[in-house]
This record gives sequence, structure tokens and C-alpha cells, in this order.
Amino acid sequence: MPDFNDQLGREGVTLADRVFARLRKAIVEGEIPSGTKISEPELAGEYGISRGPLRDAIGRLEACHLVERRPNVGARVVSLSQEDLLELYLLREALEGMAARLAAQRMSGRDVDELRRLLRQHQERAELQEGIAYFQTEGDLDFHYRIIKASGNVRLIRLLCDDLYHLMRMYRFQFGMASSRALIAFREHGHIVEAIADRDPEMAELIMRRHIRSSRINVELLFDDKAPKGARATPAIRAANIGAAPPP
Amino acid sequence: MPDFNDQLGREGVTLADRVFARLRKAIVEGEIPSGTKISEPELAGEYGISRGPLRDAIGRLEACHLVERRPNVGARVVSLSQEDLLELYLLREALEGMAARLAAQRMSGRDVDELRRLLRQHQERAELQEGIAYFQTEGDLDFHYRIIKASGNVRLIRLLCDDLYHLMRMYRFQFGMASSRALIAFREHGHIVEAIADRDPEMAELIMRRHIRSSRINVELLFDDKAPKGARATPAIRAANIGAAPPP
DNA sequence: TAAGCTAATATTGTCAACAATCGGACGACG
DNA sequence: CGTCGTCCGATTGTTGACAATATTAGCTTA
Repeated sequence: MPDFNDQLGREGVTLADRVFARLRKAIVEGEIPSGTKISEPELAGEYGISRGPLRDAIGRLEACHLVERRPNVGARVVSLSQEDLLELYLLREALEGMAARLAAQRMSGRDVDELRRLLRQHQERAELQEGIAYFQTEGDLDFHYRIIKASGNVRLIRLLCDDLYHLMRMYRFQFGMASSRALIAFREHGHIVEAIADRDPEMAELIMRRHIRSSRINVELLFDDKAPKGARATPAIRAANIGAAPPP
Repeated sequence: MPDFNDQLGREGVTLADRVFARLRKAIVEGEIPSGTKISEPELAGEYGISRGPLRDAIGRLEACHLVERRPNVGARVVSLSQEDLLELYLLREALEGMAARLAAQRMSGRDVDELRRLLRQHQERAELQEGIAYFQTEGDLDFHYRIIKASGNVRLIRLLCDDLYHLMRMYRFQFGMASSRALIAFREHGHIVEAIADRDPEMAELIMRRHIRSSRINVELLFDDKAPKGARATPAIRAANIGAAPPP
């Protein structure tokens, strides 16, 4: 299980660090719903700190694109949208494809074995739970997480692990996308590992990109099913519209 | 000429916004050298503001990875390294490849014409100045900037235009990489536009990736030349290697 | 009655002072 | 003579109060 909070190895020492981690967790896991207005005095009182560090934390949340801020107005938790999720998948396709390519070039034999072991673990769990829980338990994210780390590109790692993956987790919490693709996804993971073990960067990138693209298409179909017409309201969308500006 | 400061359309209204823009410019253009320690009281006095908004601005600089901060110690302007630049190129290869793909899918005919006109402008300037200044005048960045915007993927746009491109500009200011590749790069730009005009996403992505990869290899060779260990490659040899895709 | 303006209120942005922490210098000890 | 411990100065982190701005409620007027 990846530790998404090890921003700097140790957990934050400063107040702003800690409240940032707490807020991020609360937002990602849906404890603070999408579209909620962030009241500085209220939160400051709740966390028992002053507004200074809190503003700092909110600033970092804004940098992660978890809240949106308008000058002299305030910050709101981002509203998740289908379009944004699809855009996110395109980013992942490009970036993680590159990560897989680099991993195939630079990963050590030991780490490949480690990766194989991880997959075996997943297989056991997946068989036990008949596949449905592969995504829910974040085994999927775990696998991707390791590939990214194995790329050795610190900039790529920071970008994906510090920013984008929290967003992915947020989407999963809100849309709860356990899917019929779980078993297929698991097999695709196996193919990726094989390509990496073969030291075939082209192939590793190709499969990884297809893998993520398939996920995106799956989500696309899911949306189309749930929303035959424009006016559908998933829970997240409904929550997002609370207090939000009326659409133009 | 791309406007790298239109973070939110209008220029910042709040103090932190303005000082952030000023600081970013100063850092990118080398006015504040790499590795410099950022003294909060000093800068606050210099800009005539309090430490509050200044800390906010520094926080945003940290989010852009233009400064690095250690708790209870302070912030320093990032030190540019060859490895980091090469990593940056890999990111660009992945992301701008995707941008070119999307642009080929979604760009309007009018915008393609606009892009052609831009290239003609570049050609005139390039012919006048015999190619050397194509990179220096940021015509290159300008072209890439437009492709990215044309992708229509707001997340991709924000990532590349708000963060990575300031870093690229910083590297150009510091390493001054005007190169013999200017004319070749210009021709490659032409090929990219053709692929987009043909509505050939695969091809557009392929060429864009090769284009950026060639730039990376060029920089790599440049570094190797300057490094004392290897034999110096003549410009002819360097030119011969330009654009050659690595064998499969 | 509805639209527009004004004033009150609450929230955000900014400031200056206080507390906590780090880096370096000096001196003591092995 | 080198190394460790301690102290001091300076810088950062934090706090509460002040000023500026946006939102909202109420009032006036067509």
C-alpha cells in the first residue's frame, strides 16, 4: 500500500504541513464534500490554529488543484467533473507511458522480482474477493505507484505521486469506480511487468498506454450509460453544485 | 510571443500575486541567481511589503519548483542541473506528444491556418538572422505554446504553461542554448503542422516526440562536449546525429 | 411589485509583534 | 590538536489585530 503522505520522508514538522496533510486527506476522502466553501475562521477554530498557517495550507492545496481560489472571495473544494476526469486519464496515459518506458530501461532485476511478487499478492486477494475489490483496495494505484517510482525520473515521480494521484484517489472515493474491468486490468498489469522484465521499453510504454486508455474508455461508457442526456446528477455532481455559481 | 504571466487572465490583484509574478520573472531571467538564499526580511524590505504576502508568494514559487524550501531554514532558488534538464525533456516529450495528438483531433481549420502564418513569420525572421536566433527569441517556445493551447485539455495546458515552461525559460536564460539545431527544428515544426492539418493524431504525436527527443539528445551531446572526459565532437558530427531516432 | 441603490456584515488580505528553531562561534575537555 | 557541548544571534513559524473587499439584507423608488 503506497504511502501518499510521505511528502518529504518524515511527516510535516510545521503546523502548516500537518494541517495541509489533514485537509488533503479530508478532501480526498470526501469528508469535506466537493464544492464546499472553505471558511478560514471556521477551519482555524476547528483545528485550533491561527489563520496564518491555515492560509499556507490552503495555498498548497490550491497548488495541488484540490481547491480553487478567487481573490477576495475565498477557496472552494474543486468540483469534480467527467470532463476533468477524462482529461486526467489522458495525462496519465502520456506520463505513465513514459514511466513504464523508463522503468523498462532502468529497473533493477531485484525490483522486477519485487514487482512480480506484488502481482502475486494481488492475485490472491483478487481471487478471494472475485475481482471486484481490485480497484477499491487501491491495489491498482499501488501497482502504478511502483512503476512510477521505478522510472527514476524525480520530476515525473513528484508530479504523479504528489499531485495527480491524490486527485485520482479523490475521484475513486466520490465516483466509487469499482468496475468489471478489474480482472482485465490485473492481466494487463501482468503484461506490463513482462515487457519490463524483457527490457522492452517500447512495448512497456505501449501496453501501459493502452491499459490506461482502456480505463478511460470504460469510464466514458460508464458515464454515457448513467447519463443518456445532459441532465444527470451523480452524487458527486450534486454535491458539487451546492453553493456553486449557477451555470451560465 | 506568448504571455507567460496571464495566470488568471488579468494580472494579479493581490499583493502576493504581484510579488509572485515579479519574483518568478526575476528568478527565471537570472536576476536572482540559482542557489541564492531567499531572505524574507530582506526581500520584504526591498519590495516594500510585509512578510505575510511574501511568504505566500514564496510558497507559490515552491509549488512551481522554482525555489526549494526546508522547514525552519529557508528557501533557496533551485539549482539547475543537467540531469534535471534531461528529465524535463522526457516530461515534455510525453506531454507535448499528447498535446500534438489532441491538437490534431480538435484544432479548428482557422487555428491551423493561424499556426501556418506563425511559421511563416518565423521563417522570415529565421532567414534574416540565419537561424541562430530561432531559439533565442523564444520563437520555439511560442510554437510549442500554441500547440499546447490547441490541445484543449485544460489540465495539460495548466501543467505545461504555468509550471514547466517557466523552468524551460529559466534553463534557456542560464545555459543560453542557441544551437545549430535551429533550422532543423524549424523544419520539424513544419512537419508537425502538416500532420495536424492532415488530422493525423498518431503522426502528429510521433513527430512531436521525435522533435523534443532530438532536442534532448542535442543537449546531451552538448553537455558531453563540455565535459572534459570525452573527445569533443565537431559541429559536423553533432549535426549528423541530430534528428536520428535511436535504433530500436 | 420589482428593480436598483445603500448600508451593514462577514470574510479575506495585510501588517507588525511574539515564540520556536536552526546555524555558527566560542570555549572546554579528551 | 581535534572534537564535542553550549551559547548567542538571526531567521523562520505563528499569532492576533487592522484594513480592504465582496456579499447580503433592507430600503427607496419607478
